[in-house]
Amino acid sequence: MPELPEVETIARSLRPQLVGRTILDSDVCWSRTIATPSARKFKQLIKGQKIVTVSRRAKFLSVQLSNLYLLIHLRMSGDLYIKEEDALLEKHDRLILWLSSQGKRKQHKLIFNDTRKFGRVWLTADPDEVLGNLGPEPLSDEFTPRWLYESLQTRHRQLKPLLLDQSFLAGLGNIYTDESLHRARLHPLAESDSVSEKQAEALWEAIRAVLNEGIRRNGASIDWVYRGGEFQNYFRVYDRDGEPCPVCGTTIQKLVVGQRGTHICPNCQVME
DNA sequence: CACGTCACCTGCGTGC
DNA sequence: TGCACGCAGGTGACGT
Repeated sequence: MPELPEVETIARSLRPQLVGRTILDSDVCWSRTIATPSARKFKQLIKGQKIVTVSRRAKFLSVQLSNLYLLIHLRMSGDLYIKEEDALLEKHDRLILWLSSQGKRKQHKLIFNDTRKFGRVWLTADPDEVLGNLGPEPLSDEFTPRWLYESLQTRHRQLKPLLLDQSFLAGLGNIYTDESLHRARLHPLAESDSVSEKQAEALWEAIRAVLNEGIRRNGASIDWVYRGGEFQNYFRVYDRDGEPCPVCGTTIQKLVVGQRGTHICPNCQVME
């Protein structure tokens, strides 16, 4: 479910509730959720760690602890929320972190719920071991029109799979890639080194605008997974095949690119 | 290096 | 109603 704006939304909502708390204990309900170390070691290491900061890198939630980092990737169906300590265990809860109480507030727990079990959690002293191969953050100053143009030129790849490649650019997923390409009027199958400087600039602008709008609307919520975001009501192409393009009225088409459902306006997004 | 395919999982909508 | 099938916001390991 989560791409950059969804993870950013989660990071922002969890931060004030987590920073300053101590992790008293943990329950690993599905052991493969813990990517590293072993579930046993994880339980042992995380106990007593204090939460220092909560941030996001690409689609990872990064929780800085006393002397370790807790990294969480929600993959397709993961979600994180805080409940009171006596809340009942839900069907797809995979990991529970018991939190110290703060002032008069009741004791709480952080729950990692993940229907499809693709999500993973890492506990490591060196976050670069997990995050080291990621490309730039699209909302950072590192990501410039110039960088994008030059990086597109030095590869020969189809635009959509390239934008989904987290080592190229970190944070876009299927929704925001389709929305960005439509906004930039670029075809998902266009070759990266065929993109002009002007088109690269349009793509840069589109990526930033689409991600910022996603964050402003608290992400997108679709299917049975609901997190309260609104961006799903503003998709221009994603999941809108058969409906009119908001720009020109042409019927949106769905195709498959690199095994991923891909939505385009065949009038706005033409291959040169 | 770039691309295709499969694997990892569960649940939902569709059509027969 | 039951059931098979296709599909889903992601990524990694393969093989060509």
